[in-house]
Amino acid sequence: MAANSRFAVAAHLLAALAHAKGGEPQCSKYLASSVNTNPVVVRRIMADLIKAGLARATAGKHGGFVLAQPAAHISLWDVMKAVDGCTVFALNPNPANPACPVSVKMAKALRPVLDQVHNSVERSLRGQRVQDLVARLA
Amino acid sequence: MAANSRFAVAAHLLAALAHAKGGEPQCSKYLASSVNTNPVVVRRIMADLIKAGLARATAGKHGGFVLAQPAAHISLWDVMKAVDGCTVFALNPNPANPACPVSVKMAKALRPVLDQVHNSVERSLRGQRVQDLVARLA
DNA sequence: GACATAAGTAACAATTTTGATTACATTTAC
DNA sequence: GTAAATGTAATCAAAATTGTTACTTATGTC
Repeated sequence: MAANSRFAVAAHLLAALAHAKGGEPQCSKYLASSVNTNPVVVRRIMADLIKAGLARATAGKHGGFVLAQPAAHISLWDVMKAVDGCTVFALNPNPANPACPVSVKMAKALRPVLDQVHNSVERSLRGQRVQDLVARLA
Repeated sequence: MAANSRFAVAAHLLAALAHAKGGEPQCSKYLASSVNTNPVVVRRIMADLIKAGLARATAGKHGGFVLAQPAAHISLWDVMKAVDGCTVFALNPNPANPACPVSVKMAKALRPVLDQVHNSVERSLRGQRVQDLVARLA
């Protein structure tokens, strides 16, 4: 195991924003209670979503987070890219053994595998939007 | 980030076995040098592959690991299932907040997303075999 | 049968990642 | 000016992963 929940949390946060009445800004304290974690953790993930242009923040009283795009425009692939650097699998982090012919060629041989998985995930997530998620909250 | 390299290492190991001249057993010491890790780590991953019926081990002198099936029959999805429990993404591990209507419904709303990604990855990896990997080592 | 070599596995240590928390500067509405 | 909010650095704690040692069991060779 090692499966990442950052993506699920980010999707949760955006869905919560989309679900908010009148698109009112939601503060990190409320969002943290919804995800059951600490407000700082929420702000960190929101920072990634903001960098990616999916959300906006306003500081100060009555501030908080809002979507930067309509929920129907934000695909879950956008979310994935924003928070996970889009790496599903990784190559072996250890350096290749130069004395082993299999070892030196392995990274290159595996590349197409990782790329194909990457493309699959992208195609799948591009077809799913934050809006769809919100619809299932009803 | 958090991406798992267990899958890549397992694929490496099986490809190394398939690549071995005459299908001779390969010992964990050699395999470890190819992956650049410790023999025990190799044996642990091999244990998963053996449980899944993808490889076999023989103890004793001249022992080691061999494929239990032709490389052309072993899909990378088989490998993934064997070593990673097939979880690509995970839900938020924290319990839902019962006071928050969004929180309580989120796991159910996300389920189809995770399932679809799972299916995508499965379809993609089923089409790739250990044999294909070996071919790219040439 | 003795010996050398290899897997299986438990126990433990070291390292890396992740998540949570505290603290404080900055921003903004009232 | 004050209260409430984000942004972010620093620190801490917990968990997961990886590496290592050590020992038991199995097996081929002499």
